Amino acid sequence: MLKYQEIAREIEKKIKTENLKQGTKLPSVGELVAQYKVSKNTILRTLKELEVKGAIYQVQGSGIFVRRRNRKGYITLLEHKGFSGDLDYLEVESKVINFEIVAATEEIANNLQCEIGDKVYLVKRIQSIQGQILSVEESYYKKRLITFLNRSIIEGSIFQYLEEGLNIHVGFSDKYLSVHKTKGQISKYLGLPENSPMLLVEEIYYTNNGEPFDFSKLYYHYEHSQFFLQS
Amino acid sequence: MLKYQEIAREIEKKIKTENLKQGTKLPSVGELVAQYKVSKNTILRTLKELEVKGAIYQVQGSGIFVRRRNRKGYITLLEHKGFSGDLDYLEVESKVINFEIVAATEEIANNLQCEIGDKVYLVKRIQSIQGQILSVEESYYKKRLITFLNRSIIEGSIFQYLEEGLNIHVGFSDKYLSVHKTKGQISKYLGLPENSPMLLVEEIYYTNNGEPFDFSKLYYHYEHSQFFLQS
DNA sequence: GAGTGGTCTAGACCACCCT
DNA sequence: GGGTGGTCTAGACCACTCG
Repeated sequence: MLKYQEIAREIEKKIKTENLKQGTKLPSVGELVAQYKVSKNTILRTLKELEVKGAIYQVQGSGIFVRRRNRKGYITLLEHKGFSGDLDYLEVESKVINFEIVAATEEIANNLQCEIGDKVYLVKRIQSIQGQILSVEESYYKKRLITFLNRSIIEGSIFQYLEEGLNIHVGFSDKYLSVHKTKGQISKYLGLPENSPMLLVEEIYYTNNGEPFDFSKLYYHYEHSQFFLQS
Repeated sequence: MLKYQEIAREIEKKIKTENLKQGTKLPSVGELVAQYKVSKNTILRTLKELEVKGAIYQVQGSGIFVRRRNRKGYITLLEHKGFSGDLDYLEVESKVINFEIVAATEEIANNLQCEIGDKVYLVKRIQSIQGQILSVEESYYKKRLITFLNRSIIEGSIFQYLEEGLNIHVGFSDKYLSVHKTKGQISKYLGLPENSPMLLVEEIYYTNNGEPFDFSKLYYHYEHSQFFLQS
């Protein structure tokens, strides 16, 4: 574990376990340097990390302070694949409703930067939380990169499998949000009448060397989902 | 202007003016060090900046590459106050429909961390783009911090006025997104039938020393708005 | 003016990719 | 093995805040 990550983890943990309030002053840079016996730059790196994550904010000439989100039950946008770790306490359940290999349509090919007709895994899942339907997820994985998938993998965490099983690391992602009226099958899956409001999130995930491997469309139930974003 | 910002600006400009494609390789760290005559750390700082912004991605042992957004017409979440600079070419127009000083309700007091009854500026505006209504904006500014506002200011860029006129600097922000059905006045303003889909974005802006000064509710027209998010 | 965060340097060493 | 990005250090100096 890298020093700056390790220290970041410890500070975050401290904020959490001691349940520090927004605006609480944390030890100064100098104190952290002494405490962890590292150079000042390493501490500043750590703090930058935590700042971007939204855990703290720094005020020049004054100090370092705790930043806390003040609403519960919101899904954090800007984290891997929506869920894990966000709605902490709440368990998100996935039910697979479709799993097959299909040929890429034009839309898929555009988003995955591949040729029309290339093989992709199609995975459709319904995500729910405490029995409430949260979203319908329609994911396409580029078969050339994701060489193997099976039902037991997609019933769990696909991304964990990619990291640990296939040694594919997520580099970055693009997300496109738009609001629509529900139509046809999606209405049924979400358990909503036709023409209900719905948030569509289209996500593209790239490996750490910049190749897209996952294009997903997430249809969110408007009454059971709300989202959060920092900075 | 700080070196690392200056260099970041130049690299961004280069990507834009030369219209470099996604995946184009940029000069290596060593080359940049030589070119700008700064230390390696400064270059790495610059690149971190650009990476977070979504302009580039770095691959260890391989190089630095251009990252481009591949869809047009999306509003970038995660930038100051939604608009300026996003829908570049397109001019966003603001029409003020309400401007007064009111007492903070419980909702406002909670979000602005002040007392119920404290004075706040209320500004309601309709944002449109090429004649199409984009959103209705309902903003509350803490009067204790924003000591003065007038119509000509709020018809332009409020945030620019805060920076330049009042020397108030935006530190960070929280955004909460949820989807609803339009009701009453909002429907009328948006020019939509009752119970149309609508995205509500609640934003809280904090000064650089951590005090909230602006709580805004933005009601977006679902057919005229879509959003974008990176990393 | 003391304390505290922010920028910048020069250089050592490590980790990873590619050929 | 050469090239390239990533981490870390130690120290100089600057900019801001607050009492």
